Amino acid sequence: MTTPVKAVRGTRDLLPPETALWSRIEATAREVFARYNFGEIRTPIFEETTLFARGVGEETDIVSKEMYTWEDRARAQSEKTQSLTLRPENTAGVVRAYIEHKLSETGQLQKLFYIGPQFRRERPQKGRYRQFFQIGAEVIGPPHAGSESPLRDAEVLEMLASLLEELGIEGWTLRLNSVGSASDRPAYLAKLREAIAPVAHRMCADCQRRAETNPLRVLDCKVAEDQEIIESLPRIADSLDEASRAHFAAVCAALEAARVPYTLDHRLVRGLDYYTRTTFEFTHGGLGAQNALLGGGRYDGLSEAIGGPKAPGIGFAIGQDRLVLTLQAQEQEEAERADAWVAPVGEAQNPASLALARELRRAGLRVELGDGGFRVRKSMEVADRQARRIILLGEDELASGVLTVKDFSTAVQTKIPRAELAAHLLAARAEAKQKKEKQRA
RNA sequence: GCGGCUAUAGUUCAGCGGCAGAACGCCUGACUGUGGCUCAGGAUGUCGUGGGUUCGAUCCCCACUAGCCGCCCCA
Repeated sequence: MTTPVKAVRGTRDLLPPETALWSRIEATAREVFARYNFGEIRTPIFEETTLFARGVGEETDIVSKEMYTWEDRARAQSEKTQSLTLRPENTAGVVRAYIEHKLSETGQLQKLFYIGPQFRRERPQKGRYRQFFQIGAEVIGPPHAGSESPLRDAEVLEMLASLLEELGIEGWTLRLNSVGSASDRPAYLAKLREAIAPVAHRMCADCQRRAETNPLRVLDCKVAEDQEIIESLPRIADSLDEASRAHFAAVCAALEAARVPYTLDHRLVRGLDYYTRTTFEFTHGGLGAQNALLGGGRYDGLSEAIGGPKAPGIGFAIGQDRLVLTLQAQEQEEAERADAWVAPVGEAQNPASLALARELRRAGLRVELGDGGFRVRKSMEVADRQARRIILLGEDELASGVLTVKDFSTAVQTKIPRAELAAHLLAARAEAKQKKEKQRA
């Protein structure tokens, strides 16, 4: 006996009715992005390994231990093998495309969004998968197009607040910080190392390790005993140079003018090397250890790091899997029922029933088709689970052209002439939709 | 990569060193063109995989795999 093949660890199948929620999220995101004048970009799901090594950072966890990387086979003896990697995030790919297609030559700000799978080889747990889905966007361009403006940062954050609101996500928190520019960050790191050194021995084992490898991460520690020490460490905000400080203040001022609530989190440190100045996360309780719904920031040096022109930018990535989890926890998504269930009464009515179903479907209705082999009782039972109403098509109906329609919510049975049926069902659907929206508001 | 918990029917789960169980769902009938309620019947399954202990293992032990939770990190 052969053992059945299963989806690999950390990947999963998405099935109806859950997929309806995924589609709704994507549709809402597209609508919102369109209002802010973003266009869609689709980049390959694998790239040369060096793109991520140079872009995301050799020393980050993502690159050093979480990438799916392989040596691509050489087809001819003269050809060299190439190291390729499934994308662990999408910003590096977008910036690569920006450079490759010389978008900087347009002189315009590029506003691009993407929706797609990403891959990281981590231990799966709630809200974390090895293939996961991100919805993200980037604003990038030459400095003279205004790409460095703090207004871009604030606009992106304001857009995210609107998107979450439109999706119906309740209780999110925007955490905001500035991690400094390429010029003032090294100074802060030195100061931080100096401050940690004498107290490191009183901190947890992880922090002692981080003090060496990545001192910024010490700020992220959640061990209770360490909190007092961490609070006493120097803050990034005090090490920012005049330009960075003014930039951050301008972002905050614009958010306040737009009434987007935020909290400053001077300990918000993100794990990708390319971030400069503004960094942010939208978090949500109820997601367990993975409380970040989305994260992002400014990356003024990324383009140059991977061989492109100076092209400052800001972007974010939304964890679509986590959005789904949050919305599912908020509301039990009701499985969508078909508008009508066409029930042939007797197998002789099967062909005519297909014709009727086609008629209704072409009118835009969601229709399920039964089988004349079912007894009417069985058709009723099945239809009640799958559709809002049943349409009986037997000898009588076929002869008279007047169909029997039974609505399951009211148990009322009516006779409707075939010519009026589609219009009648469409009207009923519009009414139901209106009622539902009213209830929501 | 590290630690903890878990794995039995389609689903949620109980169980016990000696016949494999419940609820819900599913199928059939009572009811030949009328569902939801009811009643009567029925089918569920290599008890995650492999090994060990034992007269005998779904149960005890070991390994593996997968899931969940936490750590690390991140979306």
